[in-house]
Amino acid sequence: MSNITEIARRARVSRTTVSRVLNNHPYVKPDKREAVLKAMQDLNYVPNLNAVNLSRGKTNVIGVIVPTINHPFFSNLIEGIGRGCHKHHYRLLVHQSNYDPGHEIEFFNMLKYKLIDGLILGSSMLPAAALDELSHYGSIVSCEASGSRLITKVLVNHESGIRMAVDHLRSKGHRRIGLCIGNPISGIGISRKKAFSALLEAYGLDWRDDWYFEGKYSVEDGSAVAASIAGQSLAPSAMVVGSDYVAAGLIKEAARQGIKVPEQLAVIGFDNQPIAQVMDLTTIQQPIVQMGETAAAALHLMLTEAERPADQTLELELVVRQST
Amino acid sequence: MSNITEIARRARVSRTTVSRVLNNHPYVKPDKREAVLKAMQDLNYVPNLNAVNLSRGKTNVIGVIVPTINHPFFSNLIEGIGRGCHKHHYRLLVHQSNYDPGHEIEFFNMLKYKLIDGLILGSSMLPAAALDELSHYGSIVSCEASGSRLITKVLVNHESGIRMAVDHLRSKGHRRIGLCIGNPISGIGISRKKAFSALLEAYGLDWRDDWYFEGKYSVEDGSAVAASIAGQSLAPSAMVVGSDYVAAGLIKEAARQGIKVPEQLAVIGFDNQPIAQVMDLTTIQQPIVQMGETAAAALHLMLTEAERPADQTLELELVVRQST
DNA sequence: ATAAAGTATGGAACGCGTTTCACAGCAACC
DNA sequence: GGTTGCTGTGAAACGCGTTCCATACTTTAT
Repeated sequence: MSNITEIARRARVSRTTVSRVLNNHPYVKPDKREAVLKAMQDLNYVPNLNAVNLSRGKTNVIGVIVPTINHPFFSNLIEGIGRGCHKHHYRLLVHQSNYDPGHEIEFFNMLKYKLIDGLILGSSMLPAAALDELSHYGSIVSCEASGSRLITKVLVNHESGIRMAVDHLRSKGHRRIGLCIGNPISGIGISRKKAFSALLEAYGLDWRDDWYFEGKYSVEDGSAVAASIAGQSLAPSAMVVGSDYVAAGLIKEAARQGIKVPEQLAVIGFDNQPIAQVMDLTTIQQPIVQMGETAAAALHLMLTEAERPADQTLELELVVRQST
Repeated sequence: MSNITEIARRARVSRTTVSRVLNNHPYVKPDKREAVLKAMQDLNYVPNLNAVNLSRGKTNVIGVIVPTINHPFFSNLIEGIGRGCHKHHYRLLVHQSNYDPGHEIEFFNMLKYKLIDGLILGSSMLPAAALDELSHYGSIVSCEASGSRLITKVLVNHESGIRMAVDHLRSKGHRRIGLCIGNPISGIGISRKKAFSALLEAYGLDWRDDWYFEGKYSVEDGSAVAASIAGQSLAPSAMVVGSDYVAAGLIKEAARQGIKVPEQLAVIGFDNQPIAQVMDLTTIQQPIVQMGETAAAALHLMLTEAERPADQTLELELVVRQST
């Protein structure tokens, strides 16, 4: 495989000139430029990007950490990040952490090792202090709330989402409202729990601890929640569920148990995934793809302007269907 | 930022010895090894992986091309590939081609440029000849059928999937069976169409051209199909649908139109996604995650043993629910 | 005509770790 | 006692493009 030295020899110019042609620098006479291009053609030249990366000290690759790709929230997010990256000519290195901090740190090393120029966090288990520390090695954008003051955040307004859901249910007359979330110690989970508690208190709503469910991610998990509710002597009349999948499973199993939705149990989901549409699920639509794009754009800004853009919060939207 | 030269100076050894310590080569006396490790600690040394990559001529990164991440088939596939990669210590560069051949070729250059060691094709629009040509630049594994004889394939048996679906419907007495697929000119689409036609002929089933739909990917697309069927004077009594999402949309809209499923219209989907579960959809389960893992393992073999593993075909499974 | 400014090009250093080769020291083997 | 073979270490070349600096030739300005 040929390299610039060979090209230079063949075109009877210096390696510097070849490099200039390669990078479209001015100050190369047309005839020499021609000669270089011809030599590259003849020798079927392909530049070695590793050498370029080493030389330039950057790679045009940005990394993404998500717990799992195979969850609509994160695949939507990556879709958006991917679009944003492509627009700004970055490539995308994706890492599944499985919610394992060890895996996360392993990937953070890519930043230290200069294999990626920047990093977008889909969801992280690392404490704020660790993120602050790691942010010294490169630009980081987080898509979830985090105590870290050093990294830029692009978030959906979880408080507002929970408020929309609860307000909607209250407007329908509900006072016994349960909550079901995914990972309780991720940024999203923490935000949602906190927002929900605050509303419970502010509105003086009823509450029982067995109206709270956590670690629920899948349709099956939703079924389990329904089964549990069905067995309660005093059951909630409405559930706020952090994922459409879980909400769908909940509705499905509720139907099987003879619980009428929405008459006996109102259900509101999050994300407005396709599954919400077919299940006639009222849901809080989150602009996830847009969040990904925004995050990529923010990171691009940090990498090029070396300035830290302000945190951004994207707004949600209530989509009312038949489940409430 | 420190480099091995500084480490070497500080530990009073040669750069070679530092490299040996770094790579756990034998033949380094314990005291020197200690000294090097201490120097690395003191100077907060982080190796520059770009230099390593350049030097070694490989990157331990493998690329994946998919049309879009945000589709359950592909996010499942990437999930599996991600797991397989992690197991073998590869990192994963993901590229969304949007079914645009130009985008694909752009990414193939990563292989030429030596930025990735190998490539997994989720779905490609490139003709077999182009793939053959590109396969000279590095190892490629495809997850869909392709005319290319040079690249390794890890597939699900689409013929068998279509046959399962049709046989199941025939056993329920259906003779007017329609087909609905996604991209008709991708490998998957072609395989499915061909398999379906062959069965139509073999079984002597009825056929009308307006029982065939292509380019259907989403729940909305499924609704459109249902609407179209509702308007037909002679409608199919059963539909084989290449995606659970589309099938779910179809069922939903059919219900709205007063078409009874499965009595008036039986529907069978593909993938056994969560949405199939909540919609009580009979479906052909595809081992997509496993396919991803298998593809990653195959690529690993090609990269380490330099041998081309045999093509692999994974088997499908019929999951019977209420829609047939 | 001469200084100033721009155009054009090459040499050499740089970024940084890996690997080949040569060689020294030392133990085992016949 | 001499050969064989392993252990341990370093110098130097290598992989490859970018960039700083110096130099030389043209123009343009004065």
